[in-house]
Amino acid sequence: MQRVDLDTSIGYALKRTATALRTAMEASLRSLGLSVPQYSCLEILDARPGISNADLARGVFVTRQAMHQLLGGLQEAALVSADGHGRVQRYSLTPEGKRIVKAASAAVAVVEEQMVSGLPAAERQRLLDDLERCTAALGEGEPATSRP
Amino acid sequence: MQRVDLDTSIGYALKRTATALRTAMEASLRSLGLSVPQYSCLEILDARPGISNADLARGVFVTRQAMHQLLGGLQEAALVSADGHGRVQRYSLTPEGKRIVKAASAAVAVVEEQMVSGLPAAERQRLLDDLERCTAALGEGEPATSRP
DNA sequence: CCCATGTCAGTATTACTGACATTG
DNA sequence: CCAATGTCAGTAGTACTGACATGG
Repeated sequence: MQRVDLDTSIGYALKRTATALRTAMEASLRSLGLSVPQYSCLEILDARPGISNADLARGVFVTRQAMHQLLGGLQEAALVSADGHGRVQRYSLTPEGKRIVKAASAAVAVVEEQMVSGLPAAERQRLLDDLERCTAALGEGEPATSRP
Repeated sequence: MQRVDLDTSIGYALKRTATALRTAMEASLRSLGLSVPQYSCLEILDARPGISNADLARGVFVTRQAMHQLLGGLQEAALVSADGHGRVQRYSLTPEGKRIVKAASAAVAVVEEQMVSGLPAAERQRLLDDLERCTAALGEGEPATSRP
């Protein structure tokens, strides 16, 4: 029976890298008053304005409820505005939200660049591809978006 | 000013992969009654018996306090035993703990294998190396282990 | 004396499950 | 009617900061 060896486990390496990245991002975003989940939400909102809460939740792999709460905070901070079309609320960035996300995105880009600074361009592309294949192989890690 | 592009961001890919892995691990470990943090703790304890709480905490990048709490739960479950040498407590797996970690490790190995199933062996090694270089480039993402 | 450690307490953030009304 | 959505509530799990005594 095969088992995990800490020194050669891609899973462990993945966890360490993701943790280090998250820590670095937290430090970088703190001055902008954003948490990592908030930043992620803003970034997606910037890329896909008018997206619904449910779609947003799926994009970040959390429940509608969790995203709902996150959006509440961002609306209080006036970074996000809602626009109800029928039952579905469509969310977008406010002008202030756009300013913040631009600054945050730049800050995060610096961190990401630092992270991959030891890898040549071709290697970066391969890493990206590999990660996506890994994600796909795990079969759409959707976290039960409240489906009974 | 450079900023993040969701489609080519290694950071986002990393997060998605790590999330998918964690979700798959949670599902796999649930039947053994272990959470992912608990499993991680047991795995390290198995590899380095007699390790102290503080060293354990550093190994998983959490605070001493968080690890202390985690160990408390594992001791209650009788998977871990403490052995005080002077002031420092040294932790090891109980026989039951060894049984559980072996089963958990095998279960996690299956998940990891599924994750990298699309990658040839050479590519896996390269991915591992790349991840470690990324971690190193972020400069030891230590989360302020209570250092004032 | 200093630094690291173990430990007790309190708190915050995040995300989950349950439940229910509503819309298309 | 059914599936998806938004939303209100409650809860859990994890980790953090603060504080303090102790040991080497």
